[in-house]
Amino acid sequence: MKIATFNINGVKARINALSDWLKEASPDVALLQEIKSVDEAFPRDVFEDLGYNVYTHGQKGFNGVAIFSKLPLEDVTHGLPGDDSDEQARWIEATVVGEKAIRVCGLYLPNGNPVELTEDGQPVEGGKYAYKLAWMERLYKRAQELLASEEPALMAGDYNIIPQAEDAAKPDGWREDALFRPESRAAWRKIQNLGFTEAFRSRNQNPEQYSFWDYQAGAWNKNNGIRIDHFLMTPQCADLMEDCQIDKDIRGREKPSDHVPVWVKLNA
DNA sequence: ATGGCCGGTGGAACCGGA
Repeated sequence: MKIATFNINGVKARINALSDWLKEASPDVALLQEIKSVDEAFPRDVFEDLGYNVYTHGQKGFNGVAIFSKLPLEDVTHGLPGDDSDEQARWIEATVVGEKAIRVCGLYLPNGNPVELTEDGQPVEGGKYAYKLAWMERLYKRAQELLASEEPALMAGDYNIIPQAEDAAKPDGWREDALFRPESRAAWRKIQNLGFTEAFRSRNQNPEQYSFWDYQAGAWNKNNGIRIDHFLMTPQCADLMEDCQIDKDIRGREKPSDHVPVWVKLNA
């Protein structure tokens, strides 16, 4: 079973690029972020015609996540538990039924910029950085539940987290950014250290492995990238992993997203 | 080049992204 994550940066603008990649890469499951579409306007027919069951959790203008699956899905839910007042569409999950059943969670973790801190270094309440860290605390709780289930499960998507300096071409430029600040990385490690396997780095320790290149300042041509799209897997899921790759070439195509797909292959 | 964007909204500039 091949499961991919891809921040598409707007489904309307990405119909051709997304369709071409789906045909070539042929993932069984695609977890998509930043669909930037309400559910009613999502061009589901295009992707159903490619053989996918389509589930969306959309929002007007921004955010929005989706699951495409060639295999049947069960128990599809959306919205990250822990804050009923949160109306941002950033979380969707489902059970994929292949040879084995896998619980897959697709997420679009808040960016968190601008970073606003009080004089004693606490995130300003109501600010975007506070929202990011609070969202990660909710993610921590959901992650604990997934582990407790002792089932194969994964959480994949745009985490907006640069885990280590080697995951950025120019780490010094990111020190004060919400993607790389100590509080963000600590929250990421706290989740991973519950017992999750980060799929990509468990198999590939090479430098210059990125999943995002800014549209600005020729970042792609200079390979000035960052790695912020990740898979975290429960032990039962990690045991099934056969491969994990970044589809870097997609960034050089016509009218690309600023992110590229990352995928895992599971024995499932 | 000491430079450099893109998508959505709404129907012009502005917001959000990372």
